Amino acid sequence: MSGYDIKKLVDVGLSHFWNENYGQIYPTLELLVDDRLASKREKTSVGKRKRFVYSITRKGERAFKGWLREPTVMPIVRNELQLKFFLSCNLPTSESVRLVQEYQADQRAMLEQYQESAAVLRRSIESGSRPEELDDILQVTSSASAERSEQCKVFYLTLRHGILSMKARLAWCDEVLRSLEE
Amino acid sequence: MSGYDIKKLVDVGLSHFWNENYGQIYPTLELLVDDRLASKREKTSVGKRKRFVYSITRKGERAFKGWLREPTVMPIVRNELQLKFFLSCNLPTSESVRLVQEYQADQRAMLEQYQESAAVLRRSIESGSRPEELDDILQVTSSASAERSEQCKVFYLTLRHGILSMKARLAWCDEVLRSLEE
DNA sequence: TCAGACATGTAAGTCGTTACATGATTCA
DNA sequence: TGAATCATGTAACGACTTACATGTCTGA
Repeated sequence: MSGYDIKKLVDVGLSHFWNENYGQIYPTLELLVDDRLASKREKTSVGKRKRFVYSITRKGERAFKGWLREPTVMPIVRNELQLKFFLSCNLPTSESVRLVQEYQADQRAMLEQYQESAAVLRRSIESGSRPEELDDILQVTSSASAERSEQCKVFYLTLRHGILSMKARLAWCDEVLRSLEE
Repeated sequence: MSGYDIKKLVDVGLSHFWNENYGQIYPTLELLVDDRLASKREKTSVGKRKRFVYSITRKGERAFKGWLREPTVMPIVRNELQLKFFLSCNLPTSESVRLVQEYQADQRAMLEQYQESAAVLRRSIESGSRPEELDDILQVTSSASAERSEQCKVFYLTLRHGILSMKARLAWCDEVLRSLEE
């Protein structure tokens, strides 16, 4: 893929659990090339702009698999809403309620969005096809039919993580609002 | 509170949604003093070490309330496990299974821990008291009886957020493992 | 007496974001 | 023709972590 493709993949497909920006992507790709973990080549189709696509090397594949097997660090995730909620404990309860209600509204909006995407994906998994929107961003990884359906499923399953998490947060909002009402 | 107290409060009480380190705390406290948002004074009890405690000023309180009412930004939370899971889609399924099982084990261990803390807190809320462990870290914020019980409840509710989130992640693990079994 | 907790801080380095700079191509 | 998108990159800044430096007090 190219740096631009990676950015798009992350923004469109992985935005519920990852982000990247060009300031990280392009320099990192160069570092990968320096370490011979990836190779770079110009791939400019006729009538197209200049593009550089990167491919993983044999050495890169080994490193990638090594990384996959390394213990996954779960950094402490900072949740500003939780911090505000905790610190609002000496203020009038109405402040805490307002905070939670805003959080609730945000999560509801996100949940709706994700559920729509999930519905699209579920339909395409059942019909065995892959929606065009995904072709644009997933085409690069592989093209065998069995693998394509597998990718679609993994895509769907990562979305499910986001959906279940947001439902949990909404359940928390309900619990808190009930608890604060007295 | 002192810088050391703040660090302890965050480590002991807020670790499921926040972290801070001395490299941030001490310089930031100085900045707050520079801006007259907090005041610093030495408070060395007899036979105790040198300590500097910081108090919020009137100006600081205004700024704090302003911050509470500012829209809460929800930064995209990077979840390395999700990233690995997504990227494992072209490898044998056993790789994905292993990843999810490790995640599952981690979340289960954390959940158990949090549920224990929550049980302690629930008991002390019901009995109207506050456990001694919390006195150490919460004593500074206020001491009126009604407020103490309120603090305890807020503490408990932030823990509930962690518990519900982890249960959601475990539900996701179950869903994925079932889905991968075929 | 010695480990561990108390207590305050600094320096170096890494990571990540934002803004900027550049220029081609497509499509209305 | 002009806005949007494609496409690649750099520079500056800010956030965050890690390691270090220093010294006191408590309790086994």
